[in-house]
Amino acid sequence: METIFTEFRQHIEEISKLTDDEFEYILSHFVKKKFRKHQFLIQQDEPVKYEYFVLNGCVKAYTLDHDTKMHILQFGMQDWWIGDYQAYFKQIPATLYVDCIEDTEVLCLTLENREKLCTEMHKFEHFTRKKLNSGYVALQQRILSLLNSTPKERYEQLLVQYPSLFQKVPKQYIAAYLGVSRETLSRLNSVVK
Amino acid sequence: METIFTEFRQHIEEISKLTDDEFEYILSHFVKKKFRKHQFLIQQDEPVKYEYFVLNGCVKAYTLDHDTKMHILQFGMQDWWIGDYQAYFKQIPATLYVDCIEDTEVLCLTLENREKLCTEMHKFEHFTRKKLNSGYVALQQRILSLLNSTPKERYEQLLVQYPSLFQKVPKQYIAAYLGVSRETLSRLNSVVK
DNA sequence: CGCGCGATTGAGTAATTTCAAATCTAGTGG
DNA sequence: CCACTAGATTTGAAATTACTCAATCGCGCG
Repeated sequence: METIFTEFRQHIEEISKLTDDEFEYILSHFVKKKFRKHQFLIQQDEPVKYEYFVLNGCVKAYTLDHDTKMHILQFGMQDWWIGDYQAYFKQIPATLYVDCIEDTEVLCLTLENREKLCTEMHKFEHFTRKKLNSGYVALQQRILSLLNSTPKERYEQLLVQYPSLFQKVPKQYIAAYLGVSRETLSRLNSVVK
Repeated sequence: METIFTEFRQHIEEISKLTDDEFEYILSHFVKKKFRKHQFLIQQDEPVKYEYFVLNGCVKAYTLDHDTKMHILQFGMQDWWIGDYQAYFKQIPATLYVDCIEDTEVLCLTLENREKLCTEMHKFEHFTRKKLNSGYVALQQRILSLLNSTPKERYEQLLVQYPSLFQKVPKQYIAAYLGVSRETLSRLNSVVK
C-alpha cells in the first residue's frame, strides 16, 4: 500500500472503521491524478467527471464575474473534498472553475463509482452521509457569517478556523473567499477594532 | 392513513419508492406537532431534540445580532426540512431560533430515530443522502449569490426561485434572508435596473 | 540587478446603513 | 360601518462602509 493513501484511509476511518479488504475495494474505485500549479481540474462549461479528494497541495473552486472578478466558493487542501457538486450530481456542464494554487495530487471519484460504492457498501454510504452532514453545517455557518459579520470579523474567524490556509493562499484569494475586495482586506489590518 | 401524510410519503418517494409497511414504519419514528404563529420550535441555548419536516404553515430559522438584528438562515414551508443542524448533529445547545410565521404543523424526528432508520433501512439512508446532496448544492448556490450578486439580483433570483415565499413572508424577513436592511429592500423596487 | 506578482496606500465615488418620520394595511372592538 | 391600533412598508437625509482606479511598495526568483 502506498503510504500516500494512509491519510485517506484515516479520513474515512474517522467515521467508519474498515478492514484492509474494504479499504482496498473502496480505493479501487478512485483514480489518482497529479496536477501542476495553475492547472485546471474543472473548467466552466466542460463536463464534470469527478469529485476530488485532495491528497496534498491546494486548489480553489470559484466563479468569474464578467470574466474578471473572482468569487471563491471553496478552497481544497489536504484531506478536503472538492468539486463542482451542482454539475456533478446533475451531470450538467460545469458552473465553476477549479484550479491549483500549487502542485496537487488528488483522488478522483466518478458519480457512477460513488453510487456503486454507496449501494454495495452500507458503510460507505454511511460515511458519505456523515461527511455531508458536517459539510452542510459548515456551509450554513459560512452563510451566517456572510449575513452576520463584518469583513474584519469574517477574516478573523477564518484565521482562527483555518490558519493553515494563510500559509498557502495569497491574500487576494482570501478576499475573494470572504467577499471583499483585496484593497479592503488589506486595509483591515490597519483598522483599530 | 391520515391524508395529511400523503405529501410526506410523496416527498420521500421522489427519491425512493416505498411499500405501505415501509412508510408506516418510517412514520412511526416521527411525532406530529402543531405550533401557533409566533411560537418557537427552537430557542437559542435550549437543547435541540428534533429535526422538522413542515407539513403546512411557515417557519423561519435565524440568529439575532445583539438581540436586535435578525439574520435568517432558512425559511421552512410545506415539504421543507428545517432545524438547527449544527446543534442537532453535535447535540449541543441551540445556536438558532426557529419560530412560526404562521400556524404550522410539523413532523419531528429525533437524532436517535434518524440514525435508527438510517441503520435499519438502507433505503432511508439513501433518501437522506440524496436529500443532503441537493441541500448541499443549494447552500453553495446561496453562498455564491451572496458573493456574486447585488441585493437587487438576489431579490429577483429569490422571487423566481420561490415565488410562494412572497405570499407568506413579510418583506422585512426577505430582507433579513438576503442580507440587506428592510429599507434597502424597499428601495430596490424603485431603482431602474 | 531587474522582473513580475502580490500587497499596500491614496483619493474619489457609489452603495448601503442608520435613524427618524410618515404612510399604509389588516384586524379588532365599539 | 367606522375608528383605532399594531405591524409592516416606504421615504428622506446624513453618515458610514466598501468599491474602483491608479500609483507605489516589497520581495523572491531567475
